[in-house]
Amino acid sequence: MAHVPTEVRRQQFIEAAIEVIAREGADGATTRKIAEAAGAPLATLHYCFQTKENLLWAIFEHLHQIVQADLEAAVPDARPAADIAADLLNGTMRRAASEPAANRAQVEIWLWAERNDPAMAVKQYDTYLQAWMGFLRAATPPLPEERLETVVRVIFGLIDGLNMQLITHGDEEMILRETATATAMLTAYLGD
Amino acid sequence: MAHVPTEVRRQQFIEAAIEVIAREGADGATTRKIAEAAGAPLATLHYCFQTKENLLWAIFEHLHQIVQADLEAAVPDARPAADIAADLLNGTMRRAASEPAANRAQVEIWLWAERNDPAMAVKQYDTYLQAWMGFLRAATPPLPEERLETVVRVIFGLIDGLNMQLITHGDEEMILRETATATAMLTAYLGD
Amino acid sequence: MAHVPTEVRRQQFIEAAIEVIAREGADGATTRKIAEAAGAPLATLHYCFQTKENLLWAIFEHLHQIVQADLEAAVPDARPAADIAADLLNGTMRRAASEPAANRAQVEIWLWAERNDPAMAVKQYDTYLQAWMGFLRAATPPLPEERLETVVRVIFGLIDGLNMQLITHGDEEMILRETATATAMLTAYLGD
Amino acid sequence: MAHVPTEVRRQQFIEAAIEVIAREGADGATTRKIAEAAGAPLATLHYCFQTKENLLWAIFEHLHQIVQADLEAAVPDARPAADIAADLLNGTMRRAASEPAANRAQVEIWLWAERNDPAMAVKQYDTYLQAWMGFLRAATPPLPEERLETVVRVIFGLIDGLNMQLITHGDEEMILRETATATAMLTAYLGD
DNA sequence: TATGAATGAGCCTTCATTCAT
DNA sequence: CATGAATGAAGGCTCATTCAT
Repeated sequence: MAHVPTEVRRQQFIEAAIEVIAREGADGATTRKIAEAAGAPLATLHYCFQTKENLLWAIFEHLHQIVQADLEAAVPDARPAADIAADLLNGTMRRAASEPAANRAQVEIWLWAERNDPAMAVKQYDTYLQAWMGFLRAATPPLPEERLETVVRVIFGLIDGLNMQLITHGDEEMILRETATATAMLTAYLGD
Repeated sequence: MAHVPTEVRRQQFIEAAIEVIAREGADGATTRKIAEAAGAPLATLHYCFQTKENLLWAIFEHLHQIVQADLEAAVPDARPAADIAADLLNGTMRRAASEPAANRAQVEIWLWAERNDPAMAVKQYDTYLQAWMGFLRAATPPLPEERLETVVRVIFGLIDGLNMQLITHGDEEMILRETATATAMLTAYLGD
Repeated sequence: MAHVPTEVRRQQFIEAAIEVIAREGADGATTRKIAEAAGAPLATLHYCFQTKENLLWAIFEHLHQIVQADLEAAVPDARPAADIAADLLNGTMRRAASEPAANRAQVEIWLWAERNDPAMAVKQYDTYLQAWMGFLRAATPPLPEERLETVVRVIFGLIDGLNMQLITHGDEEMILRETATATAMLTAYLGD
Repeated sequence: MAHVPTEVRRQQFIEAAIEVIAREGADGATTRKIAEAAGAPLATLHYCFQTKENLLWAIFEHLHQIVQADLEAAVPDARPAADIAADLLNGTMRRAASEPAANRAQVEIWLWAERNDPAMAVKQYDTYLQAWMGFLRAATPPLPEERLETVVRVIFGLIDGLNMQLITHGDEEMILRETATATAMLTAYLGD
């Protein structure tokens, strides 16, 4: 079979795994199903990741990096906090709505991670938290530092909650409508 | 063994299963582990529920009924929408924070149900939706009918999101603080 | 399938396993082969022993008990040490020669045990040692206490060595001839 | 990588394999573990030996040659049979005690060989047998020809048995003490 | 020649479920 | 009714070996 660098193979497996996990959950996603979805023999999957656990953490990391990359592309600038928050919320939800499999897998993996290594889950959560707090800190007029964390946490809550609904209904249009409502709420709260 | 009515047995299994599911997820909760947690022979579990799927749906139903009972106890009355919403949100989150296992199992079962019979999940979701819309409809001054659904959906989103954070951090105090922030947001949005 | 108490099933598996191990070694004796030799489904083997390791230790124990039972049946009495030693050596080798599978499995299991839990192997070895020392202690005229252990150890060495040859040649007649030579040697050494 | 002549490579693998086999048995010694112990890529092992079986036979041969070389260095001379036998026994056990890994691997490989090609095992056994019989034939006064074989076989038994104890206890001092006892036994038997 | 990449076969184990008493 | 015993199906993983470069 075509000789492919292991790193590339790994990406193929990760992609395939995300689809399977979205469909069957983290536990239901057997290595055999994932290998089949990737069009590769089972043994190749284990050649690349050794264990299923490794693969799942790699996916965890992968999904993390996608978000991370997006955030790094954004440039924090001096606007009202409400606008910044609205942008972040809308951007995130639009992406989620456009990639339902990744979105669903994200939640499944999250729960799996939380079950298998809670500390790791918290650590990653905090990475996001710090990043978003950084964005809001650039707001003009500035938000009082002591409110920053709670505000971000509630925005995260909003995102997670909207995600759960997206998972349940899979209705892109509806979710965007609710995102708008959530945005209005945020604006009402943060802004004048 | 002391004769125990089947219905009681079932409740014991359900209770035990909730704990195991909170710890191991819906797929990771094997019938053996559940039976052991219930202090009953494995065969008895199948004698009561026939299949694992039946048991899981029974739990789904059970958790549903708890919330349902709570709602039915409440009396919709003529107060500002913001107050009603705040009460519902706070009550729900307080209960969630006080029963972490049930809360966690709820999410796991939800995802499981969504995977195995999406229509059923949607149907139950809509039951909640209608109930909460009913509460808000009693508000004075009334909320325009066409905003009702979206508002409730966003509140649900808030709840789900806060729940996810409760699962991740398990920090009761923090979650109540964020619930307060979310409440403030709701109030700001629904008007003073 | 016929309902059989687990303890009986276990014995059947042990018996079957001994044959397979004699043929294929402890590592080469797969649970599938053993189950097949026992005429039982693979899952039943694991129902009875959980793990292959458990099964192997059970065999270890089983073979130990056979010898142990034999020894307990024997009655130490006041004869010359040379006679006692000769009897023990001959009895052991005769049994070994008459049950080649058990004999071979014994060696394989021994090496396996030694690899997986050396302390356990040593402990069992010492049980034998003490038992045989007890027999020789009854000799008349008595052997000096300080020679007892070494003599028994060398007899054990003789047995192990003859066993290895039995394994290699599988020639019962020859081994009995050599056992006679070994006996003569023992007699020459322990006294006239 | 520095170019290394294939013959040297092979020796490195053999050496590494002996260590791994001593630790894990012949079946437990996977080609991966051996390659790792040799500090070489897995594929290189198969490049040198094609199959694991080839490697094991090469080890079998290697261990054989070490003993063979030792024997050839010795010069049979006209001494009492008891002295010659004592020298052979002591020399062999001293070497065994000083190289526990090789000694242990020897036994493992022997059983493996015996399982995979009994005829080959017997053939090698007979090589040793003839060599040692040759030594004893030089004794003065001569041992009757018809006793030669059995005597050597019993000495071999003694060696194998002491080896097994060396494997179990790994106690060099004790084994040399028992070797002395065995020697005394031989001497008593072969006569002064 | 040397070696990362790839893999079919098979291993131990576990699962939900059913059977037999 | 209740439950030890039993099991087909499947799961994660490893192994010796081969391929492709």
